[in-house]
Amino acid sequence: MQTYQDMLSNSSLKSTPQRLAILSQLEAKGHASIEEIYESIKETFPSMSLATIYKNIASLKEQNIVSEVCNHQKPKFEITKEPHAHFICKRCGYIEDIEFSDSINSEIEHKYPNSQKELYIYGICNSCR
Amino acid sequence: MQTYQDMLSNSSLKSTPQRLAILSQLEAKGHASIEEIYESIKETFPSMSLATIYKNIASLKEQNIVSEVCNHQKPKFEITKEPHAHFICKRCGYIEDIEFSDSINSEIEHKYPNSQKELYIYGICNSCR
DNA sequence: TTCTGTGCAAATCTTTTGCATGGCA
DNA sequence: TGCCATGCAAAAGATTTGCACAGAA
Repeated sequence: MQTYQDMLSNSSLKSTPQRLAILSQLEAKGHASIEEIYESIKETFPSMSLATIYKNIASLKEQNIVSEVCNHQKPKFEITKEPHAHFICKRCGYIEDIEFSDSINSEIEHKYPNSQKELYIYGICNSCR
Repeated sequence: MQTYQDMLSNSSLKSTPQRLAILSQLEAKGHASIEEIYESIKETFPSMSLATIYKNIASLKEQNIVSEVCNHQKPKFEITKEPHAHFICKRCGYIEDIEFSDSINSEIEHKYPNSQKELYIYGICNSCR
C-alpha cells in the first residue's frame, strides 16, 4: 500500500507537512471542499494558509493524486482511487461512492471507449427528502 | 408545444424581453454559462445587465424552467426537458445529451428510487483527445 | 546549496445585494 | 395602478498572483 510520502515522491512534488495534512484530511473526510479542508487543518495547524491549499489542490490534481468531484455547490475533492461511480445530492452536496453492475459498466464502456469516464448520479439524498 | 410565454405565465414570473432573450439563447446554444449567455445577448440587446442574468437564472431554476448542469469549469444551464443523461468533457466542458438503454435506467431506478436522479458521464471528448 | 513551497497581502474574478426607476399585467 | 423586474454601482465572496522568506532534498 502506498503512503502519501510515496505518492508525492513518485510525482514531481516535494513532501511537506502542508501537503501531508491536506491528504490526510481528504482521507479522513472522503470528500471535502477547499474551505472544509482549510477549517479542519487550521485547528491543529494554525499557520496553514488558504492560498497554500488552493495551490496544492491544483498541483495534486495535475499529478492526478487528487480528483475533483462536481456538485451543485462548491467543488469537492477526493484522493484518486480506482475508478468508481458517485451518487451526489443536488441539494446538500453529499457524496457517496457507489459501484455498478458489470452490465452497466460494459454498456458505458462500449458507448464511450477510452474516454477516462466517470459515472455520476445526481439526485436527492435520503436525509434531504 | 409550449412557448416561452406559456412557460413564464404558468409560473409566477412575468414575461420580459430579458427573460425571453435568456430562454432563446439557451434554446439556441443547448447549454451555456452565465457569461456565455451574457456575451451573446449583449450583441443584440446591449442594455442587458449581467446582474439581470444572474437573478433570472436563479428564478428560472426555482421554477424549474431551466436546470443547472455541473461540469469541471463554470456551471452551465439548459432549458428543462424530459429527463435525460449527459456526457460532459472534463477538460473543455462540452456537454452532450445522451440516452441510455432501459436496462441501465431500470437498474438505476431500482438502486435510487424516487430521488429525482440524473445520470452524468464525465470523460474526455473526441476533440480533446 | 539549490530550488520548490509557504504565507501574506494585494489583485482579480465571480456572484450577490440594495435601491431608484421602468415596464408588464 | 400596483408590483415585479431591471440596471447600476457597491459589497461580498472566491480564487489567483507576486514576492520575500523558509525548508525539503
